[in-house]
Amino acid sequence: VGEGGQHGDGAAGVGVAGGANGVPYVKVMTDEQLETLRKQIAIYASICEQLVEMHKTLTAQQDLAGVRLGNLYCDSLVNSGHKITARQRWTPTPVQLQILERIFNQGNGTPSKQKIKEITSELSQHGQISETNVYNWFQNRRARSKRKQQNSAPNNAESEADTEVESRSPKEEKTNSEMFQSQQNQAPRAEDLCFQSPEISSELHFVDSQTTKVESMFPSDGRNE
Amino acid sequence: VGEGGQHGDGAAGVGVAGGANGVPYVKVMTDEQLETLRKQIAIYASICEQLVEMHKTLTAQQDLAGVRLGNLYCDSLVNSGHKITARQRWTPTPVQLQILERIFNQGNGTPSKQKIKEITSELSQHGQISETNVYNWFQNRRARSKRKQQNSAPNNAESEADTEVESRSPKEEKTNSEMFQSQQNQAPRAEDLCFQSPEISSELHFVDSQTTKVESMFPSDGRNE
DNA sequence: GTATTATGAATGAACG
DNA sequence: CGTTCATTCATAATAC
Repeated sequence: VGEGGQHGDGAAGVGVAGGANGVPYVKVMTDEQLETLRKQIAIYASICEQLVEMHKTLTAQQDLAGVRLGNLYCDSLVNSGHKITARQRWTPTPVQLQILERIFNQGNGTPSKQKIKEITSELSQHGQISETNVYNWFQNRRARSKRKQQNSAPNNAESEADTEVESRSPKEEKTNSEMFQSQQNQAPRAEDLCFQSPEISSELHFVDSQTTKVESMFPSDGRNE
Repeated sequence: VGEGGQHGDGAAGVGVAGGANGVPYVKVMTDEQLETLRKQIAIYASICEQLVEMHKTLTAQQDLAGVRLGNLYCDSLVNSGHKITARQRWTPTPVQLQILERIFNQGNGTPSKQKIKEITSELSQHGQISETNVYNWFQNRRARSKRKQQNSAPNNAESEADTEVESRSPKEEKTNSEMFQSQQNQAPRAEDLCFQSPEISSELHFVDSQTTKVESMFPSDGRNE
């Protein structure tokens, strides 16, 4: 568990996730298993999406009798599905962040795997973490620094406060804006499923009540109010 | 379909899934969350089934003038059904991914140049792809698996939570995720869901059975060969 | 509550 | 083949 997966839970701190709320939920799957499940769902979402699209195409051409897809409303049974997909990605604690920054500034040449292990061990003393987290952190950190350099160097590196303003990638001419990349729904996301069919409405209603209260059973809210 | 309600295990089914081996896996969700996930999958299966039925009904009514649902743009809409933001990086469609996974698990992982060509040809039916893409994919896939193996095999003893006391052989990373995926490629194959094959229902049923007894496919013992 | 930003994670491609 | 880079995606954090 860990590497290939993500947000390596490390099996530690079982109850820490929701502990603040007094809801230390237990773990019934490994992160890998969870991810796999998630992927399965994504595949089904994709399939459903395709089916829906084709149906719409069909119904658009001729108002076929019997089945009408016209009144599709995006209530979406999986509207709250994102809760299911809720993956608590690792968030470094301030202490961990400081240590990471320090190491990064030290000999940030190549965080070899051995180094990663050491760092992970050290950071484990300050909170939940896994080697994958450390590895990713360094990768991201490096990439970000590099990007900043490229962003300010080629054009004008002066008063231009290019915090994250996309100017121009020196190698690609069609590179889009990076700030535009924020949310671009293109992947088969379950949330995008929008359709309604009388035949399946019963099924949907069945879960509707279930999914509606999913939120309440996921104490993943960071802030308590 | 659309059931998945027989999850009587409740919170008690925490570690029992792994059998009497002694809780070989960690837990990342509560039983309620797991149940909800199961239901989500069941719903998707149900929806797919319903849609397929509807589609068959439609196609049965008339031969459909312009829309031929044989095998054409089933996957295209997922991938290209979006922006002109032509991505320079190849992104496998779900269909392609499934095929690749299947081939990878088949054992044909041997990167034969000839094999690559064949695979590329097959995948070309489901979207733009090149031999390089296939080659890279297999390389990455292999490296990734190996990395996972390296990470999970040597050190399985975690600090606080249940430790890895499974009798699993550390030689192969045939963990749950792997076996999971091998099962995956049997079920949600978008390519098969092109609304002409009655087998789809059975395919979906597969999931149903799976979801109702998720615990049986989670045991880490699985099949490591 | 919604929109935006920051950043952890995933992955195709490239480097050695 | 193994490792690293670059890009993209998803989500926690945050601003509005």
